[in-house]
Amino acid sequence: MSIVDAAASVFCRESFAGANIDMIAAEAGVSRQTIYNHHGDKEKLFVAIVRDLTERCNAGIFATISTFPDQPKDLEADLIAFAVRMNHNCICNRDGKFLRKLIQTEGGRYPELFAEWREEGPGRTWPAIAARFARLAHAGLLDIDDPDVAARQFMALANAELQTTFMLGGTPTEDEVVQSATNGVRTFLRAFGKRQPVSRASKQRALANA
Amino acid sequence: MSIVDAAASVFCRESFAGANIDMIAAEAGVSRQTIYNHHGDKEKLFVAIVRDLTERCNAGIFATISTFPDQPKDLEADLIAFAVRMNHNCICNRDGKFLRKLIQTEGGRYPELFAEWREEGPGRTWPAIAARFARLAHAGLLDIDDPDVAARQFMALANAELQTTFMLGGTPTEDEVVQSATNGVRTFLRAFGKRQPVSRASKQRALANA
DNA sequence: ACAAATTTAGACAGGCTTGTCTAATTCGTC
DNA sequence: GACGAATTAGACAAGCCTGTCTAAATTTGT
Repeated sequence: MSIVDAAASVFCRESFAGANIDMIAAEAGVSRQTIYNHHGDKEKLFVAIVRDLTERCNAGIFATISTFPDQPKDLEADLIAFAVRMNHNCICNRDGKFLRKLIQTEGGRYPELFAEWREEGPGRTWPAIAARFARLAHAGLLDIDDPDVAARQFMALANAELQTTFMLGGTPTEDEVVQSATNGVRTFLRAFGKRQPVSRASKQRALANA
Repeated sequence: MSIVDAAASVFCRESFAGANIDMIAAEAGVSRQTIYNHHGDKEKLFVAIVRDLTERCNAGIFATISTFPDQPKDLEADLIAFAVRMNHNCICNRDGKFLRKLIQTEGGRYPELFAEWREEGPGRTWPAIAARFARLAHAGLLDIDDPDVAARQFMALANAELQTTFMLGGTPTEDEVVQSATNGVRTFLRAFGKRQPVSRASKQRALANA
């Protein structure tokens, strides 16, 4: 394991103050001195790790956004699959878990570093997701007023049932991810799905049933 | 400030490993020895704080749940107000912020302690909220299949726009809380609101417009 | 006002961590 | 095989923190 990977792992497990260089060296399989040679000191190492994780996570998020179903065959199934991909590639994978933990744990201690993350990360990914939903709405497949709001609500719904697990730093099972995404997307479509344009025939039926 | 309050504040700001007893003593306005007299050692102090926060947060959550609009006059407005109260009294207040931070930061180090929290906290509060939504559904005001899912989605939607702020440990402004709750509840009601029982007259109008 | 209990400041040993240094070893490359 | 660069183990000083101890000061109850 590389120094950066080992450091990410140890900083996440022990927090910045609780981590020590010897643990990282042992986990990376190098000597303590090598770490000082490469990264200067503990704080510089920490910053390097956050930058590295931010970059890799962003790459993963954009890659996954590019698989958004712009021409869905089955809107519900395609959005569920997209939500599950987001989970796997961006939230539950190693980098995602580590970056989230570091932000939560050390966010207060490095305001400018994490402000940078906020701009490069959420500041660029949310609009990208919103743009995809806006496109679906424009194509007449969804009924959305504010695509930014819809994007945030989509992700919130898709992960609604995983919150407690995330809080404790756990990883949900595949089943839990799919379940949460399915329930979330169904609710999302109940709210934003286009009512099927009502045919004359179905209107006749509705009247007859009244 | 009491020892427990000061300790909660310092442990949250510095993490368990980064906190030291002198900081806590200074912030509490007592001598270091007094802390050792009362709480034994650093770890016992930490456990005492988590127990204390868990208890107080649970009390706050149940108190707020008891203000759930069982007989709403204006369903949308009443649910928005409820969501805002949840935010104020349980999530954004001092205890809520502190407990959340400690769970996220130290959850991995005290599995049994936080398992206890999970049972007493989410394990009891989610069903309580779900029961309220089930009651609204039973009264014919909402169209809900699974009240447990609906309860989690309700809270997820109400806080959908505050996630990034929470991640970094920040506190959203009053406006942001109301905005997120409003958007969240509107979406929730688009998904689960009862379509108004269609009167004969409005059916006539619908047919005429076709 | 007095006695008991609590709190305080400060010193202290022991342990751990950071970051540096050195001398020996290994590695990559020619 | 030989040479320069990188890596290693280990020792090391300096600093910090925990948890204990003591003797003085303060508070409390009566």
